[in-house]
Amino acid sequence: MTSMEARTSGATDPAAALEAFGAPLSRDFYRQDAVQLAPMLLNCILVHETAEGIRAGRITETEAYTQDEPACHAFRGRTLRNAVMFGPPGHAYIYFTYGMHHCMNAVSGPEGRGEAVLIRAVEPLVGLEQMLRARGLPAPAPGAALTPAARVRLGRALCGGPGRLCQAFGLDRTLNGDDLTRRPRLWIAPPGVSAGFARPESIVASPRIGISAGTDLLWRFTLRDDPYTSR
DNA sequence: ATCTCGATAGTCT
DNA sequence: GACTATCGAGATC
Repeated sequence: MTSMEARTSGATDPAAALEAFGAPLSRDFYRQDAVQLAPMLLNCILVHETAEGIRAGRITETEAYTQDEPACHAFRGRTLRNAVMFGPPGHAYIYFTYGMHHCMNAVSGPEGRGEAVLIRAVEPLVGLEQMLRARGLPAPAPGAALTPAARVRLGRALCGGPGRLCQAFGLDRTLNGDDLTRRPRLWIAPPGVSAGFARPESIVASPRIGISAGTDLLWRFTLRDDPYTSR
């Protein structure tokens, strides 16, 4: 199986899926500022390894949050909830909100600074069956050919939004603080060879979603012409 | 396509 | 007691 096949077939064979991905991104990679890191994470691969199997997706939408501005949980200083944001970079900051949803961030910047990158959407690549079950969505009719448009609709229904992708990937507070630079369980691989890191001309910057302050900052990052966004 | 609204519980004032 | 880095359903255009 080629790396492309492993990434697009939705195969649940863990060994084949993992072989397709590079080693986890390094601690140094995460140490850069959130606003620089956020676009660098586009096209990278979010991976969750559990006993049930592998779930993976290509990151398509991110947002930067830093302690300098009030939309960030770290703005008012360190608390029990936001503590991992102030810890070393390269860890997962996963919090619970609206009484029913989780959001997943990658902690960035030097230790002691409260900042992180919110992962808002991915294109699901591996473990689609598990994701469907986790999201409580019906599986597409067996044997039905999945048109490109239908594939995108499915991908967005599964992982188009921070709450959706956490539910699809099975991410909750028990994974808060998990080291993203080590396997298992939750980690991020560099982009696949065909995609590569997003080139500057393909990156779109826009205001962050769902906040009331800091809407003047263009700290939401998506890929030009990529349909796998949250809205 | 775009809108409004309600759900629901943890966090902080 | 107010607010929330959201989502889905239902109404309306």
